[in-house]
Amino acid sequence: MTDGGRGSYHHGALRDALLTAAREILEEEGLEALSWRGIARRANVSHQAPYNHFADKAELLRAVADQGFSDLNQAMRSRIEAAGEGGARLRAAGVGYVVFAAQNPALFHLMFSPGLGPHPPDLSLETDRARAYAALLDAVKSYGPPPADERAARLRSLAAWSLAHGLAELVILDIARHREFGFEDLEAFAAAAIG
Amino acid sequence: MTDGGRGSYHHGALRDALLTAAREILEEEGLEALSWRGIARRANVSHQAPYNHFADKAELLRAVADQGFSDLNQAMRSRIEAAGEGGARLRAAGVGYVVFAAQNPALFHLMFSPGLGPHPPDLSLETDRARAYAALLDAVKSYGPPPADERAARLRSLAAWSLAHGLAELVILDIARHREFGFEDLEAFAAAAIG
DNA sequence: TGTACATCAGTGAACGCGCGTTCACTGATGTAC
DNA sequence: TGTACATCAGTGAACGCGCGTTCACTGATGTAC
Repeated sequence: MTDGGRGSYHHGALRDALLTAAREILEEEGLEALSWRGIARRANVSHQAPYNHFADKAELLRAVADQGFSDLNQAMRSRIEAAGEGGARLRAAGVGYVVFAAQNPALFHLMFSPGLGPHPPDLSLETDRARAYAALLDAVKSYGPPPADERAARLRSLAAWSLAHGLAELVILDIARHREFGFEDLEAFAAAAIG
Repeated sequence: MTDGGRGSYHHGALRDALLTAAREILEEEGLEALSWRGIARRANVSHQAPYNHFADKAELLRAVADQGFSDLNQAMRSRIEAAGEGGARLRAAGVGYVVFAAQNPALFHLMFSPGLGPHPPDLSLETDRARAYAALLDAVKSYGPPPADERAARLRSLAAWSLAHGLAELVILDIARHREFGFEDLEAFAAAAIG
């Protein structure tokens, strides 16, 4: 590890810098504008340099998506912990999901792009996804009457995920506008819609 | 209007042929592969010809999305009519939404692409969207206890839309797999998850 | 403590490709007289 | 019924662009002796 690369030939932390650059581009210009060359350009590096860290574009994008799932998971977990018991936990998980999506719309779309990884999904990507899903699932467990059987429990979790995911999409697309529903902020709106 | 264009210099129905070609490409190769030149190629026409019918790529894609919303609306309406009363109508609307998405995944993604039209959305596009939304809304009205007020009613509709939309996305992405839940077909699965 | 050398992490030029769009043009069609 | 002519709906060549990737190369770093 070097001094961090200030002026040195070797960057020292190019991998992280590339991921950061990618997320900046996503935030500022959207998913369509996210190109290999553009990422390298923003990281102040030749467009060949990233090949020392990623085999190809798909691998780079997968790493960005991974980071996104990790962040989404964290956003939900922290909200769930801050919530009380029962239904509040489930609502907190859903609100965390929706707020994360609203704050990172292009990243969210990248995370759920078809064909990012191989289908059925690559295991490492699946793992991060699974963690985020597990956060929702945990919250569902502590809510409502005990389900009749295993399948009913899984269906209820899926419905909860679907509701959060759909609301997230509709918010990102500016179809669901919280002000039009008389809500000052997105959080209260999401909580009301989910509740 | 000509004979339909068989061999003639003038195609006669190029606009429709382009929309059809676009939907074929969406179905076979996905949204990413949908290009102006590719559409013209598939319609057996020079890549300049479409300019007689569409000002630019965005306008063409908007027309394809329009058609999609019209079809989605129709798919939901016919299912709602075939359903009985009360909750069955709402479930039918949701199932129609999810099945349409599963059968037209790339078209569905195009329809809900950010930046397809201007944001806030173009009015003609909004109209078709609004019609599809209205189908869901009608079904929601006939279900459950009467809402406390106007806002509660709108929130309930939004929740229904979110649930259907989210499930549609998770099905398209192959995250929600009906066989893994022990369902033979997608319809019963969607009905169970929504119900 | 020096030095030889393998490895790591960059550079810069070049590749072929498909894209959306523009231009100048032409054959087919419909209409006014 | 013919004909002149505007308009419509195509063709084909060319534009500049950014893309992902490959190639040959080089400066910096770490390590064995």
